[in-house]
Amino acid sequence: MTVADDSTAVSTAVSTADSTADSVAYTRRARRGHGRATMDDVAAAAGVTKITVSRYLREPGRVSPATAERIQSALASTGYLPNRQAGQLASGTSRMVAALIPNVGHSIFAETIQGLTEGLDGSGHELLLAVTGYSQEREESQLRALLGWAPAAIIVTGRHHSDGCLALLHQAKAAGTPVIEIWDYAPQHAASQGLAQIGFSHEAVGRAMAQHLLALGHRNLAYVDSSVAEDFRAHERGIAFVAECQSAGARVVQLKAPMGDAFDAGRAMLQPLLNLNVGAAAFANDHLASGTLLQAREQGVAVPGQLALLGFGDFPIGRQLKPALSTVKPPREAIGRAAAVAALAAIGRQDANVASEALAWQIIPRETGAA
Amino acid sequence: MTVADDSTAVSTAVSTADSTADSVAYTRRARRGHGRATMDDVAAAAGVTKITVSRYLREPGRVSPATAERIQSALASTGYLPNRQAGQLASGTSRMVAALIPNVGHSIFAETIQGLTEGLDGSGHELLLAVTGYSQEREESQLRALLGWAPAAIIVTGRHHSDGCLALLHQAKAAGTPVIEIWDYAPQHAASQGLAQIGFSHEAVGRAMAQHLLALGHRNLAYVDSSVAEDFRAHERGIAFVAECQSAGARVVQLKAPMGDAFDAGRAMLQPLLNLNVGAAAFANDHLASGTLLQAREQGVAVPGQLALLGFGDFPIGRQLKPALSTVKPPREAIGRAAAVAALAAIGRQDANVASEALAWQIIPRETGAA
DNA sequence: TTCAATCGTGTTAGCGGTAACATTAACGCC
DNA sequence: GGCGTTAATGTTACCGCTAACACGATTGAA
Repeated sequence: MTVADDSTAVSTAVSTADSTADSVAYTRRARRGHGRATMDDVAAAAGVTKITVSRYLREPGRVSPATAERIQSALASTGYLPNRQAGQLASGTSRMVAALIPNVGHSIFAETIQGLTEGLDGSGHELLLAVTGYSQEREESQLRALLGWAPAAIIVTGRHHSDGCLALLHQAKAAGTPVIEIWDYAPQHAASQGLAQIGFSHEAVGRAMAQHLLALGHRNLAYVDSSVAEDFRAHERGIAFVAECQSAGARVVQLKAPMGDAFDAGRAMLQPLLNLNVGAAAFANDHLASGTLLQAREQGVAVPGQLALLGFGDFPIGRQLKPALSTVKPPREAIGRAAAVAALAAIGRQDANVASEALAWQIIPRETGAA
Repeated sequence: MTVADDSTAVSTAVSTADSTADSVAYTRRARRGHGRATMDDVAAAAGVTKITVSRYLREPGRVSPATAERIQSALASTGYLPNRQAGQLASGTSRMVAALIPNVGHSIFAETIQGLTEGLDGSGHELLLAVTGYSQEREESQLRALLGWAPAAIIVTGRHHSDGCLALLHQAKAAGTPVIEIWDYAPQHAASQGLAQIGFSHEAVGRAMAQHLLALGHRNLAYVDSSVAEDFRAHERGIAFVAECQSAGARVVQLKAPMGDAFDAGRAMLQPLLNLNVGAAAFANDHLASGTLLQAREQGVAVPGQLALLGFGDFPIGRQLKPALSTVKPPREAIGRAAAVAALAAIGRQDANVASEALAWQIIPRETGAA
């Protein structure tokens, strides 16, 4: 079904003054540019030159009150909208923050984006968003494209990037653009390469998850990893989980969930876990854990009696299930907000250095963990 | 830890000739701009002028193979990244698509964003995202900010906007920028004002939801609306739902869920529904419906025997619950993808007309609807 | 052979702003 | 009254790129 939309053109008040006298002599070429009012139009309407308008817009206090008033009304009557490209080209600074996120369909990052937009709100900076689809290859090409906009700051997810991507990031940083890695915190780690990080240590979380289950008395443990190959953070939690279990002398296995819908993948993991005699399982995320929990209930497997579960992410659903899912609550939105704040603070400072920040997460023991 | 990146500055082959004689006379001012390689640097390295480089980048076929090769290697050796602001300022066209979305934390729109980014992928266009927080006021100010970037296309959510916002949208459209309203489809409706729409009719969905429940034999119906004041689409479905029930001679009430977590809000609605003797309830979204469903199970209320439920959104959780939630599946991601495709098709065409598209939704009868 | 068409590349003049410096008038101070 | 300051605004020269036009060298048809 196709409907042609009628064009209700709102003829936007042609700039009242001049625009005829000398433009007649203009022969060389056809007019370029869009039809919108420019700063020159505003200036003409206010009886000043454009630099004064430019000053008024950036630092209103720098022009005399009388001029300010005339510019003000000229702005209104012309419906002027500043051209950011021109301004940024001239000043060499952009008011755009580029963010590279693995996935937005997933609520975990959606809230981070929400935090980012809220943190940027009112700062005059816009968010330029690219979704990498958990692919380093795409990340690099997207980053390259975003850099063409000369963003004022760059926010990437995690500390694992392709070599080319890292080179670009360091180049940007060296050129004075703040670069922030979010959702991770491992400043000492080689992979971080000296970029600022705002997030938390997934290794610490993985260990804490193990400790939590161990403290509850479990001795037959498992980590159910995500099937997303480039979800490095989930893998890292798994590695730490396994290491911690082993160093505590407990039995531990690592499994990988199948691809596809996370709930279904979680459901599919129940049988393998039972077959392996696992008594307590930690998961890469709450959706996987919820799937296993739902399947367990339907098969009459006692949770946590026969199988204890610990998720990650604190997704809303976890609280609603019976028994309620024990999980880890990461600072989803706080990461976005903190990154925005840190980026804004660093923008404009001559050094592009941003301080790394470790944000707090917490284990939320609900009902599926108790031994 | 800071790793200084080796400045592979590829001392950009100082244009072999001159560049000394008169550049010495240059005294006037300090150098501006960032340190990055410009098109002139590439051109110098390739032994051509920058316009040839510009042509090569945009239409590689237009330069001779020999030149192409030299430019190619000059690009590589200089690490050139085009400056989009400059390019767009010069050409008057931007390669940025602006999207205004109510909320990204909510999976419903997150998938639309995913669709948008995927649809834009490879087109050379970037996504400029703003989140309105379901506020018309914010929408207008965000739109104003985004327009400063002279986006190549504008995508807004829904057909309800403030007057100022509508004026800006029409102004943009008149200036040749495609404008698309997504998640809605009511081209005849006054509020749409002749802008292209890509979505579906919420009125039709509301009616269909009522018909579905009526066909199952329910006569005591309710619509549980969202507490988000500016979720016009949920309200519209509710109005149509109520109207359809009334015209069928059934009893129907409209309720509004409390604010806060949607699951909890849904849980809180169970008692009011029971008190009102409602036999079948339709909800603004699946999270609300899931909340009611979970609460019903915990209180021993038979679903659908005593209370039938019909959600909206087809969120993953609905399939997992027992009984599985009947719902309406909207084209969440398809909307984003179709909007991207339509925008790209319209960009560059002289007329900014985009054809409206009605995308398919469907009722997914699962277990909570049966009478 | 000749002239138009085409190809490949260069020259010029901007796009719409801002930085740096210049200018003018009003002011303060000895 | 002369002179340095400051305030308010203007002038010039760009930012890095592309549109429009120019121009020489081929090419091809007449």
